[in-house]
Amino acid sequence: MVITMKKTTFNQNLINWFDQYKRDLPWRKSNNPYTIWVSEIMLQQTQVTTVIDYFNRFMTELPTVHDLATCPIDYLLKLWEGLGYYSRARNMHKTAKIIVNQYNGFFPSDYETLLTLPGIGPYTASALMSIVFNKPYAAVDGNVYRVMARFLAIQESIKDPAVKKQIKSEVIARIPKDNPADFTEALMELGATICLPKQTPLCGVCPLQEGCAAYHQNCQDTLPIKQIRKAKKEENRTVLVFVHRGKLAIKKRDDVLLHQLYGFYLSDNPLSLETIKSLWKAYDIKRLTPLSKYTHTFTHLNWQLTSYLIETTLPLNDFHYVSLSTLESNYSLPRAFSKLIPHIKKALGQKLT
DNA sequence: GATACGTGGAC
DNA sequence: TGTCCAAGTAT
Repeated sequence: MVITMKKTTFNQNLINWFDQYKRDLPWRKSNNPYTIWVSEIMLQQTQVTTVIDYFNRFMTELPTVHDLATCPIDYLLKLWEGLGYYSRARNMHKTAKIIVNQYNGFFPSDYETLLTLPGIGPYTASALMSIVFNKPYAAVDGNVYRVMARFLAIQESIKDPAVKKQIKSEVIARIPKDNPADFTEALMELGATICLPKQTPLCGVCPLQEGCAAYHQNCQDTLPIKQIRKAKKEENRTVLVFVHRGKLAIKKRDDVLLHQLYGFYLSDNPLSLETIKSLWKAYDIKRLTPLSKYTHTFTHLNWQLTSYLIETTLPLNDFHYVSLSTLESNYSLPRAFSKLIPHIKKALGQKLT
């Protein structure tokens, strides 16, 4: 038996469900391009629950594209601290400047121009076209790949370019001309709240159940098909927190990874205690305290970190010395380093300025 | 077309 | 605890 659901039934059921059950999210109070753009960038590869507080703070501090374009990059990265994928923030800064300087502060309303902006790819350009400008563009994100792979019972990997193309065209074929905006949000909302990844999807309350091929074949738990991930690269490194007159030595990172964020001294290879003592002998090490061994996991690699606190008589040349409170309030410190702060407080106690 | 790019939630 | 996952983009 072949299961079919009319395309008009698909989008009517979907949008009716969305009208009734959509979550009350802060960016849904507005439909201006800046608000939607900020939310879309923050939501890339990031869960809604994580984004909400960042989004609210961001919109309070930088309410317009002009505020973003003119804010210092360090301040922007501080607002982004802990969200990850920091190139998103750096690209937003570039795009805000382009919009203010080249487009009179107005977002372009055509897909091709949106695509030229830093940090805006096919998904985000389509999301803006449909959600903001109500045009029939298919914003295909991870949710949509999963929903459509199940609805159509696609047994090939969703990483396959041919499958991606198929899903996109199946979505386009279902966009209602009168309401692309709600359709786009509804399809993603269904993936986020009903057609769940990993856990068994909530087929009993799904508005698309009667037309869902995976449901009728009872293969919803095995779809979508994904390929196995490669093992992460392992890196052993040493973190040294240099202290001088109660202040901590930090440096703005030049590396691509965690670029332009601040960090403590980080070696490329593990350092022995003997090596440490000899390399920084000239600064007169008064005290060397083991802080902790810890792991920091990125998407593509693992850092196995060994950390020490080093109090010196003389300050290191290449570093910027700040108090812990200044560090926490004014500098963007990624989690790989901020995990150490409780250990630093414990080791230094009253010596902190 | 693979790979790099962060982090925290959930099971 | 380890593993997968989350509204992707750039190169």
